[in-house]
Order: sequence, then structure tokens, then C-alpha cells
Amino acid sequence: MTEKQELILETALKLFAEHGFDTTPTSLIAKEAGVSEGLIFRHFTNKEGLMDAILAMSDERMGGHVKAIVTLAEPLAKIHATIELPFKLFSEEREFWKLQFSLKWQKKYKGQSAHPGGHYLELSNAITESFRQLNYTEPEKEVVFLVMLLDGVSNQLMQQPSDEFIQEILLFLKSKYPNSKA
Amino acid sequence: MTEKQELILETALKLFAEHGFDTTPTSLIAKEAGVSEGLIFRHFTNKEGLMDAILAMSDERMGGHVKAIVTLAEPLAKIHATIELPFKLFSEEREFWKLQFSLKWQKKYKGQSAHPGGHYLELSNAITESFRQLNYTEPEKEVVFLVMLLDGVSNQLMQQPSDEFIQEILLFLKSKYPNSKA
DNA sequence: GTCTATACGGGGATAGAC
DNA sequence: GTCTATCCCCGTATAGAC
Repeated sequence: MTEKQELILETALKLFAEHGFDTTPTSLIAKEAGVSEGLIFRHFTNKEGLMDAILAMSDERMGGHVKAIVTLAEPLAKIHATIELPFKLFSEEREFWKLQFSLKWQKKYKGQSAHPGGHYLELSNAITESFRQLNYTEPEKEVVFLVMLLDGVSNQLMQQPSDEFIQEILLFLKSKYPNSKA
Repeated sequence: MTEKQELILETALKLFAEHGFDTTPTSLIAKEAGVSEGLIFRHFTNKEGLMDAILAMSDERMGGHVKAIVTLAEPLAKIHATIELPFKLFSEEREFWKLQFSLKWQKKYKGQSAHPGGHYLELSNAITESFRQLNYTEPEKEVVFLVMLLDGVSNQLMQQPSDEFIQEILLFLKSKYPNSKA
């Protein structure tokens, strides 16, 4: 991966997140990256190839996040770390994850984005087990609930960058999952 | 609004929801609707005009749903009706609302879609008041929470059409908002 | 109101020099 | 590895007949 290759990838990511995949011309990517348009195709074959390279990064990064969560010892810690995940993604790699979420709505990339394959299942299983350990009566449903909730949270975070209320929301979410539970 | 006009609108809606706005050529809309391409532009000026017409319908329909909810008497009934809303949209006008959700991620239509302007605020206020009446300690935060949750719920519903688990989820959601509350 | 034919521009992709 | 020049298709939009 040469320096210009990385530059192209980074620029494409930013522009795709901002304008969307098919409303971002390769000519613009080239211009913003300060690179010739031909170079993009030499390195990534076609526009889709550019997207695929970005998606590969996505899967890798998500794997890291999931691994960090499932290796936590306490069940409640896992749940809280999962809640924190969207906030973490938001603060650290906003553009990157925003792109992932928008892709959910594009036919081609159905299922690839947002909760890439195996990692999502891994996390989902770990959280189910955590709920069970905490004596929730319906662990499976709780997971579905939490996933939907965090999906909505992610959407909110990605859409409106108003910083002050974020911490508040995070605390409120965590307060919904206290230590004791019938 | 002539018959062909409606036909074009309906076809465009279906195709936009399926393939996305800018990956649906006007030629395909014309073909599917059994209409000449020129007619589309005569009636709706340009492709955007087509979208605008669809969006206008969106606002109108959402207004109806919101009105039905806020005029309910009991606070808990309002909350449960709000929870039911995504399920209702899903079952009644799936393609239509799926399009709305996908638009959230397209710069041009930011803020217009999913929770169209005044209606969203109206509902939001009504639900805040409902939570207050039910003695929730932080009504405002509860509303934000509920909105995020339902946003996630909507996403799930629009993405995966597996019917059996839907009723289950709906009941589970409602069970999270029981009649008694400290 | 509706159709057919056509103009126009832009975007993806390739060829070939350096 | 990188750039310049160029091709060509396809999608939006218009003109004009019926």
C-alpha cells in the first residue's frame, strides 16, 4: 500500500461519507486527493474496487472493537462497553462509520455493512450470555432490543454532531442497565 | 393529478425504495410505468421534482399518523401507539417508508425525511408530557431514548422482512413501558 | 396529454507517454 | 508509479409532432 494509495482511500472515504457513493465522481476524488484520475483505476481497478477496499478496513476495525468487548470479564462490563461502542465509533472515526450506516440502504451492500458478518454474531452471542448471567428473564429478546436501540443511537450520533448532550445520553443509557436485576 | 401522473409517482416510489434515488434512471421508471420518458419531465419538471412530490406525500401521511396519536386520551395509550407506529408503517406502506429512511443519509434531503419537521416536534412534545403524567423522573430523556429506540426498530423492520418475530418484538417493547412506574 | 426523436453533458474507464 | 489525453456510454432533459 503506497502513500498515494492510502491518500486515495482516505479521500474516497471522506467523500463517500459526505456525498454518498454514487454521487461522488471519481474525478472529484482525484482532485481532492491531488492525484490523477487514472491512478485510481490503476490501483483499485474500478470504483467498486475502491469501495471494497474501504469495506475490508471496516470489517477489520469492527473485529478489533468486538474482541475488546467480549474479552471483558464482568457481564455488566460487556453490556456497558457495547453501549459505549457507538459513542466510541462516533468520536474516533465518524466519517468512516457514517459511511457504513448509509450503506445499509444500498442494495448492493446489503448485509455487508454496519454489522459485518461474523463479528456481529460473536458480539451478539456474548451479550446474550451476559444478560443470562445477570438473570434477565428473556436474554435473547434483550439483545434484540439492545441492538435496535444502539442502531438508533448510532443514527442519531451520526446525524447530529451536537456534542453536549452526548455524555448525558450515554449516562442515561447505562442507567437503564444497572447492576441488580430481578 | 391525472391517472398517468399517479402511476408515475407510484412506480418511481417503488423503484427509488428498491434501488435508490440516483441509481434509478428515469428511463426505467418510464418503462415500468408503461409511459414515455418525456412525460415524466412534462409533469414533474425534472427528477428532483418527482422526489419532491413523493416527499410531500410523506409529510401529509405522517401528519395523519401523528394526529391520531396525540388525540388519544390516556398517556400510556399515546406511548404505546407511538411504539406501534413503525410497525404500522412497516405493514401498511413498507416501500414508502423505507425510502424515507434511506433518504436520511443523502445530504440533499437531510432533515426532511423520516421525522418531517413540525409533525415530529408535535409528537415529541406530546410524548414528553405523557411521560411526565406517568411520573417518569426524566421525561425529556425518556423521549430521546424512545425516539432512538424506534429509529432502530424502524431500521430493523425495513431491512429484514422476517415476519414471525415482529409481533414478539412489539410485545416486548410494550412490556418495557408498563402502567405503573416509580 | 402523450409519444418519438434527439441533443447534451458528465462520469467511468482505457491507452500510452514519462 | 503516475500523469495526460481521450473514448464512449448512459442518463437527464428538450423539441416538436400527434
